[in-house]
Amino acid sequence: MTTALTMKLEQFTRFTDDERRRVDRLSRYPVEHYDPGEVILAEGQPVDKIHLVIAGFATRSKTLPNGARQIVAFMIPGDLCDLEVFVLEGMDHDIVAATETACALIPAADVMTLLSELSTVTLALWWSTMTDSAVLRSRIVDQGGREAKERLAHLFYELLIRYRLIGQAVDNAFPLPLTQEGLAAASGMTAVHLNRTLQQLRSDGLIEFSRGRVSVLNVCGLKKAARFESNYLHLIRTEQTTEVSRRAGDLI
Amino acid sequence: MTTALTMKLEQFTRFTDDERRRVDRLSRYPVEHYDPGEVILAEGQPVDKIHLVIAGFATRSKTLPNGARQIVAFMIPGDLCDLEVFVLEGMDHDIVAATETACALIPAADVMTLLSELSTVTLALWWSTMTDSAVLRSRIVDQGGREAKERLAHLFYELLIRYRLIGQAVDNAFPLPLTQEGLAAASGMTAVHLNRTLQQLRSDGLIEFSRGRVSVLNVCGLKKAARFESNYLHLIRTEQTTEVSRRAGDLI
DNA sequence: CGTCGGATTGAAGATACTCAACATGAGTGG
DNA sequence: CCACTCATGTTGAGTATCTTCAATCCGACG
Repeated sequence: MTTALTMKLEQFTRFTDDERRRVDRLSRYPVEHYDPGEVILAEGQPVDKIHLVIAGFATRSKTLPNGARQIVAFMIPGDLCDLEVFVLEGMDHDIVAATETACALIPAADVMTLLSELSTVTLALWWSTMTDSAVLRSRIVDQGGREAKERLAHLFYELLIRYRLIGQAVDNAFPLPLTQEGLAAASGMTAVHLNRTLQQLRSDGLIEFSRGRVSVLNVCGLKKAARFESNYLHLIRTEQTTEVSRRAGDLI
Repeated sequence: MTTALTMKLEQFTRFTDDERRRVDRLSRYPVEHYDPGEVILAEGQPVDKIHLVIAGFATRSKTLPNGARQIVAFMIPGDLCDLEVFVLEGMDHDIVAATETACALIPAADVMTLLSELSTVTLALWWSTMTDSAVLRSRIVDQGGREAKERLAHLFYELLIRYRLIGQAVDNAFPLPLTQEGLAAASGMTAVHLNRTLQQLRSDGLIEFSRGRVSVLNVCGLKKAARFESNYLHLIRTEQTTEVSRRAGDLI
């Protein structure tokens, strides 16, 4: 079966059978399981094995001197936690499991080998890091220039797209296993204010959010509320537009 | 003479003479000059030549549907504008010259050749993109979890370090050729509020800012006001710690 | 001297935060 | 099966931060 990582990377390029097999194989390395709240990688920790999320949901977060935590990004299946290991000394932030999470642990050397042998994969991984950066930029724009409701809507909409692209958004619903406190840490507001903002989105009939799952009730309305522009996700590549847009549906 | 790009990359690795020569040569490609306010690269624009900032100051910015602009990052000499060209179809944001700016235009193919021939350079460039991502994450933390004064102080402090590392921060002063409106767009607040925040930093005796230049009057105080933690810049590498820390001084 | 962009100030109002109380609901142990 | 606990979610009231709008000031420059 096709792994989430392969599905993600094939948005950028079409692999040969051999390439696909080798990328898929990355998900079959020894798997480590983490409980909710467990730290997968701690700030400052040097890493020798690459962590590939197989199942579950994790967050990249930084802890401020005053103890407050800010979630910087979400990690879902198919995401690599620590590609930076090749060049940086250690993590500059934490990666924490939000729900039961499984990671394949790939020796850095093996990734290195793969990269040096298959330049298509190298490019695809590069594409992946570049789009990650684009998502980060987009989040800066969100937090700098948009107000709470818009910001939250944007966050939901982006996750909806990401889940669809790995084939895991059935009926416009997807996992988001965070408490309201966690969501607040991700969207840069207090839990109280998040709660109120959430209620607005609910009463607008845009979403449902309970027990770690989001249901988007009005896709088009949510997109509008988010003032969403999809170009930053770099989803449309000429050759396989059809395949991607089929999965993304009417979202982008 | 050593170019800014080389100085920057040598924070990560020590080049051989040959490598240094080849990296330095990148700055000698045909140079394009841009006036203040001129768009170097527009959103949506496909790119075939890599833009390397030789002199001046430019901004990465996104324009929101409502017309508001949000500055996402600063580009100073030694920075590459559009490495993404290798993998992405086009820019997802604008790059705009803030002051007179000169960019060397390097054919993508030439960079490609360099990368394939000198793996040290590949790694160094990878390090550069990874630290750029780290800076983006840090900005998200800033805007999500810190208030105006802290945020602004952080921004100044980070620029001070970056300028020191390319040897262009004399007397703790450096160029920041933006109007208060521009600074506001960068720090995610209104011009009015930026003005007031700036006045606080001034009256605290931490900085001066006028006519596009920042002078840091109290480095230590600024660092404290910013609650600055340097690890995200990934400056300390074992082998040449001395050289980097000499340039960074007591900052990190 | 007049003009113009940028900087500064004031005042009113919106957005978001703090603190504190209370509600709910899923366990857990009696 | 109920009472208790604990984490999470919800609500209210008061406050702080930040925005908006509009007026004024300043300095560079023709």
